[in-house]
Amino acid sequence: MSNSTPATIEDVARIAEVSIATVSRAIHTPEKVANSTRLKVNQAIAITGYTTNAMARSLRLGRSNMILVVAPDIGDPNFSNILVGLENEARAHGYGILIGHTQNDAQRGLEYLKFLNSNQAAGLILFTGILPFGHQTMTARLPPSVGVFEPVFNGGIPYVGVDDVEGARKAVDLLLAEGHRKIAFIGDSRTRLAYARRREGYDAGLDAAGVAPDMRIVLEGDGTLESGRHAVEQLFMRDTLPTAFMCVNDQTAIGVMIGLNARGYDIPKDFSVTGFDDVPQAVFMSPPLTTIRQPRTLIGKQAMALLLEFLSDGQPAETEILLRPDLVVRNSVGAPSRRWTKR
Amino acid sequence: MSNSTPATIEDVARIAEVSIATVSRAIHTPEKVANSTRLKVNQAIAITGYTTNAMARSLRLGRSNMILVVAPDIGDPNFSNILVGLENEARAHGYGILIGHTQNDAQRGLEYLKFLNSNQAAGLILFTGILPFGHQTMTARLPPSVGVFEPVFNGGIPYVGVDDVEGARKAVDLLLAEGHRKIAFIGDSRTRLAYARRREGYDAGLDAAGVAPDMRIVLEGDGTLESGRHAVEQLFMRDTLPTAFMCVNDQTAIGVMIGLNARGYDIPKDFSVTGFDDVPQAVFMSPPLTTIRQPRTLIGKQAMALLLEFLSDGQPAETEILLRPDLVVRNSVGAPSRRWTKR
DNA sequence: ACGACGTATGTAAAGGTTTACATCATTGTT
DNA sequence: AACAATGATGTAAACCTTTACATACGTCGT
Repeated sequence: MSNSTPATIEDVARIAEVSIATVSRAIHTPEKVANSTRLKVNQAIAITGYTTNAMARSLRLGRSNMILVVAPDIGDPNFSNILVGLENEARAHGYGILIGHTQNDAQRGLEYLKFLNSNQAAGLILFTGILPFGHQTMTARLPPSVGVFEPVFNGGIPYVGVDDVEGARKAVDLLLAEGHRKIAFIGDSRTRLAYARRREGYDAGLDAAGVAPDMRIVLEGDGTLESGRHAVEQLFMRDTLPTAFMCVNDQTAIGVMIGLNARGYDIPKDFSVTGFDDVPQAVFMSPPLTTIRQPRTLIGKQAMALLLEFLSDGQPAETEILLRPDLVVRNSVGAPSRRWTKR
Repeated sequence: MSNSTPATIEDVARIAEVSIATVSRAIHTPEKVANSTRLKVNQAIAITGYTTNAMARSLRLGRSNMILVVAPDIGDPNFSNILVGLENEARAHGYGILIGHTQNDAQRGLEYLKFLNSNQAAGLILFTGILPFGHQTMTARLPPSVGVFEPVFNGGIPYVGVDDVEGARKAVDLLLAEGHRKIAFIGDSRTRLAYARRREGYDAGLDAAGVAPDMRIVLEGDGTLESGRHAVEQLFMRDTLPTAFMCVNDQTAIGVMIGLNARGYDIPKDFSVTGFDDVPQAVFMSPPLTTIRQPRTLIGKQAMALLLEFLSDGQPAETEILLRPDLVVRNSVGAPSRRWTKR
């Protein structure tokens, strides 16, 4: 029973007194085998503790039961929750997930490409807007893939994410409703396409409210905490102060809050701040950050479901799945301070 | 070149005008093949874009190049940083990592056991103190395994983590040095063995300072934010107030801070608080939490290194690797408040 | 009573690799 | 000059499955 070498299909066949073909059928297409033999086979399986050797199976079938998940940074707080959704869905369908992080290094990406080429992964989930495999990517050979968060640049790859422009719109609308008119946007148009879309939402909201955009208060960052802090400094130095900071993501918003605190200002009395993502830290800020929530676990689940469909049908069922982002109101937004509006 | 089916070793052999055996040798044991032929083979590989089919290789070799990492919760903030260390080290040695989370559900654990039995993973990294495979675990058949954070209950499995008693000792010593004598311990003796060790450090520190332990202020929690909050309520209700709260982990400490804030107290003026782990949120608390840092990425790296050695040598090089935990002083600790010490 | 058909099972090939063993050529030793 | 030893390469088996095809048997219709 607890043999040194694991039982093979042949051991089962011998004990059940049938051929190995019958054993295989009893497992995968039970309706094709007589009840009596199926019973014998099942008993033999129980006795031997047989599990099919996934390697042999994948070799024969020409496809594995692994999905490769590639993200730029595993440590990203956004990442882990998505992963939960991905993993649950995969496991429920008998797939395992293989993870890799590129740290935006094409060399690294290339190493993961090997997993694909060597048939170890049947599908690919991408967290980056651009294919992480450098120039020599032979897109033709990529297995069924699904992007998460944002469209994948190289085209043809379906993706599931949140409706970024709608989310941004919700944030800007809240700010407008509170009476803000000078709303800074601390953005990042380079790193992620999703961020560009948030900018669209900002523009659209301002436009709909009839507020003229002021380019002096839309700043370019890189989505990091540090860039939020830096943006605050710039604004103070140039003396073009907004009454509210709409940030492209929570990291940036946290940076802004830290910068504002460092200068002795109170949020939301002196300035309002909004984020995007609802990272776990958002609720622990003081004041707790008002932001836009991404249904992360759900995104993961849907992305994996889409990929698995793709895998079995050979065709993606959808080319884009956009989930609804929710506004989560906490305490970082208030009415504009008189201090700045009176000019 | 960008053929529909990937190139096999046979394609390479044909182009290089050698046998497949020679190709295989040229790749894995280049010293056994003549320089001239090695060159031909390498050219052929370049032409075809050949990559070894990992399935076939694993099948033949009877072992895969995947390491299964099982954690109770992938979403745990502690987890992702460890993962970075694990992944880097694995990749550097040509291994991939396969992840699973059990959510403390034995049924789930069992599903991952299948990966092991079906030869898909050559080794196992465990984040839990108990084997997550329920009762029917045939320990005999487990592949080389390494625990992370704390010893694995079932014995025989080496582990790498932080010296928990030393870490706790650093926290309690800081508190004692500040003048605290009534130091509460909000613990958790059930979930993780590591937590029990932190308690040991607390006891030892008190003992070394000649402070008599007071069982009325050591409380049992479960390591969650909620349990920290609850502990505060209990202490206030029983009217057995400490001057400082030493918490078994940061989550608990955050709960304590929230509870104290809710009652209108100031940290560290009225009460001091310490945590353990240095989760990413710790620095964003107000005041920033004084805590004990775990070198997470390093732990991951070392754990994977240990496992890979184990894999190649057949024997674990060490049975336990304990890393040094660092005290990180921020602003949640001060001198004991007169308010409580004067009785 | 015989052929046609359906059902249950077995046989054997294929999937891509690694490696023990066999073969062959070349060099060195006596 | 004959032979041993060394080095390079080829042949073929093995790893474990899945499945197309072949076979055997029983049943049904006429």
